[in-house]
Amino acid sequence: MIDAAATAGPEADLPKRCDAVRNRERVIAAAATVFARDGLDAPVPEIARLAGVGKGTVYRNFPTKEHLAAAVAISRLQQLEQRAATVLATVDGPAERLRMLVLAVLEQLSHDRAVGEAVDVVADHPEVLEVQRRVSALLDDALAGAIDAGAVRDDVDGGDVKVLLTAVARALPPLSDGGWPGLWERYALLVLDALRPGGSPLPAGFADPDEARVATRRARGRG
Amino acid sequence: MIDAAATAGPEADLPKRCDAVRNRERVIAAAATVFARDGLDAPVPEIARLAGVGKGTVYRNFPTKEHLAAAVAISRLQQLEQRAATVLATVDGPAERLRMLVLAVLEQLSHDRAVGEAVDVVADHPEVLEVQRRVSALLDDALAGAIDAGAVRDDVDGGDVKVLLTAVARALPPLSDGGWPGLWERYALLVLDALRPGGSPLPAGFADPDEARVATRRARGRG
Amino acid sequence: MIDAAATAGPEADLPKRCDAVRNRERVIAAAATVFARDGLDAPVPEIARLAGVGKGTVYRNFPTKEHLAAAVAISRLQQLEQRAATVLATVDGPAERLRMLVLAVLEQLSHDRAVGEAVDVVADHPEVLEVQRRVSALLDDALAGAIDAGAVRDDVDGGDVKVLLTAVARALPPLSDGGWPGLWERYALLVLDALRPGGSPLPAGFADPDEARVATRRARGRG
Amino acid sequence: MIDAAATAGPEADLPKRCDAVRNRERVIAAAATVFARDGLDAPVPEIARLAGVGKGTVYRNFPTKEHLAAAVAISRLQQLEQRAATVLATVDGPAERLRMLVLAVLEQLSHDRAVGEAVDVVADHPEVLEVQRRVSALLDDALAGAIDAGAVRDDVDGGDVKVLLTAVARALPPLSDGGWPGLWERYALLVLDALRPGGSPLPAGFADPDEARVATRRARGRG
DNA sequence: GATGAATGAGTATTCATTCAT
DNA sequence: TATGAATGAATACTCATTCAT
Repeated sequence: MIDAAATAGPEADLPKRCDAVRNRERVIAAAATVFARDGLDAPVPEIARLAGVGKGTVYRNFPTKEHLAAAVAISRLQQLEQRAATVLATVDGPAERLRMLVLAVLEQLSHDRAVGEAVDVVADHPEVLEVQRRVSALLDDALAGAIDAGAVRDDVDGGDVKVLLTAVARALPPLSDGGWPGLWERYALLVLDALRPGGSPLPAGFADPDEARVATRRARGRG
Repeated sequence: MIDAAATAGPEADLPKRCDAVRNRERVIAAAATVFARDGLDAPVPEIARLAGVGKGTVYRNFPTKEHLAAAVAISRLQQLEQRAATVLATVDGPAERLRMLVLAVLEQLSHDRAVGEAVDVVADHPEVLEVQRRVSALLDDALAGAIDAGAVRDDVDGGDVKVLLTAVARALPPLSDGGWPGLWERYALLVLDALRPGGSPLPAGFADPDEARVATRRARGRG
Repeated sequence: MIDAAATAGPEADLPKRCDAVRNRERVIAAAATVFARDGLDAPVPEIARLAGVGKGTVYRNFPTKEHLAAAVAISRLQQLEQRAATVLATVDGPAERLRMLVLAVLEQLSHDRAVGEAVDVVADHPEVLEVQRRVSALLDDALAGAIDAGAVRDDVDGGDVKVLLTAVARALPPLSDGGWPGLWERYALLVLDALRPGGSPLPAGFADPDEARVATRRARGRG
Repeated sequence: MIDAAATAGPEADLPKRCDAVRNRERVIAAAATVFARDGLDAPVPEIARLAGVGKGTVYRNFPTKEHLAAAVAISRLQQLEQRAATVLATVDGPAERLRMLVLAVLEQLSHDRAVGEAVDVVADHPEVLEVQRRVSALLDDALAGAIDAGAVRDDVDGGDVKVLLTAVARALPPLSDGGWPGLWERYALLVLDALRPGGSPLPAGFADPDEARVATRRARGRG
């Protein structure tokens, strides 16, 4: 369980200490890197070292490791949201919008392999939920547009796409580490091809997309 | 309740060995359960407890926890191989064979969520590699048949299917834990639909299916 | 909060491993010494070192430091009970029984300065409460006899004597550390003299002797 | 709300010093409160917060936490001295003077539970020693008067009374925390009754009252 | 062979103290 | 001068692994 207020920093009302703000960012960035590389079990001192600060500074900014994970998740999800919004604002045509969105999301996730695990652990965090919801909404919209245009089968929903994309993102090596760019595109396109109209009749999935997250977490013994 | 071992069988003159073998199996089964439930970080004593043996017995049979993970991986992969072979021996028609194989594999993996993680950690183990290769071969065969029959696009290979199936398997809740059977089928069918002919042109994937595994492991800092 | 069952040892049903039992005793003895010398804040490794065992052995026997404190408290209170019982079984005459009991208790407490603090911290522990109650009962009996015989004022109760004795025990240096034996006797006698008949009229104390303990703990922010 | 400091007073040309002095007093007051409530282990930031200043200000005024404890001890002992002096200046009759003094001291200590612990830790501090000596002198005088008047046994000294009073003060809940006023009076009167003439012959105590303090500290490993 | 007791390295977290702003 | 950010030593507790019984 996480106290949401803590993610705003220790003294949210003071704009001073601009180097402190920089340290906070540095810690989040370092944590994102280390979590992506070694998983959430990575020791805090390793993160502190990479951030170039002392262990104490990490704990000043994030009362527990879980809070740090939440901050990482939020940071990356916000960037994902921004990127997705940019795509949607830029690209025309329902099918193409979905296509570019899926490619962008998967490429982004290839750099942010920490997000999946981090989100799992801190999924109760209200701010995490909120930004997840916003990202999901963008995806839902793009998908609905493509379905209405007849470019995508009408028996799938945003939750399906989310499951497929996050599943693939977790299973493949990250672009940032000598990954093979074409690889991500390949699987993004395969996911899109799965959505083509005329597929097999599907048994019911999750009624509510959030159900997937909840069920998965419970199954992992973290609920 | 009768203890079957007490009735003299063909190995009656090797009672020690008989116990030992049973213990080994028990430990593997317990480890599979615990790993699936709590992940590979689950403490060894928990496994020993579930197996009904002492910690020492676990370490007698498996010098390290990693060896135990390897044994679990091998055991589950063998069962997967057997199941896949049965499907292939039973079902007729190239498209139907692939379809039933994918459904069977995904259903099996839904019970063996430990396998993915365990295989990652012990992928260097020669016996693990060997049985992986045999399972892959079965999948490759079925896929090749379907491609030849024109039921599946010809720009995918067994590695792609493996990536998609293991990705989905890791992302969904297990059937063994109140999971939703239709859910697994749903995503198995979506994967199959991705393989339909006529999809987008794909950028190159891994030349060698094993490359995927190696790259993924390296990226995770375990290579 | 403490789980009472844990104080019985990890596997209370197995009488074997007699050296393990010895280790357990050693740890309790070392903890009593270190707690008495450095307070309950003494680090666990220090206790382990004095006991000649590893840190892990301490934690095997006592899941938390608090459990260890409880074990120490119980151990010393049991010895106190035994000693008090011996005095009562040996000495004749109501006044003399009380006198010898007070002297014995205070001398015992002079060796067990850990008890006071430890009891405070683990006072919720049922076994601690039980043995405290038994010791209190012995004191109550001796006091009642002395009051009936007219040797002690009738407006005091066992709780008063307990408060005075533990207060003095905490305030003076221990006999076991170059303490001055006469010192303890001096204050024991002063306490007894406070109990002489004919003193000042007293305002009400605690109705229930246990109230003193509860109020004191609450005041210390531990309740 | 008007800031009193802003209105020019006699020290109007030393506004900085004025603030500093006020901060110093605030910190001492906050420390006294926090130490009394949570013990000397209370974190410095908590004290700073209650004082409404930054941690840095605490450390500017008191180089270490121990110095702060000394300042608290001195402050409270000074108040104790003042109060004792007032009693002695007000009350007539040797027995009554001692009686009122003991009651006043114990009541005062009930509010200042930090003093006992703090004095232990900083007893080497010359100013602490000095004010302790002054308080002791007041007590010695009152006691000597009562002894001379035959109201108190002649085999006790001020050190005995000090030991008994501080022992009781540490053992009982503070008046300031919903404590029971009668309780303190009860034990003050019991201590006074212990001093009645005609008690048991006492073995030697400490020759010098300070010996008690030194021996106690040594025994606690702080000397 | 089987057991579980012992060990100690590893990790999260707290807090006194220093120092840049 | 006042502030609070940064630091790192210290401590409780976990768990893989070894070894006496």
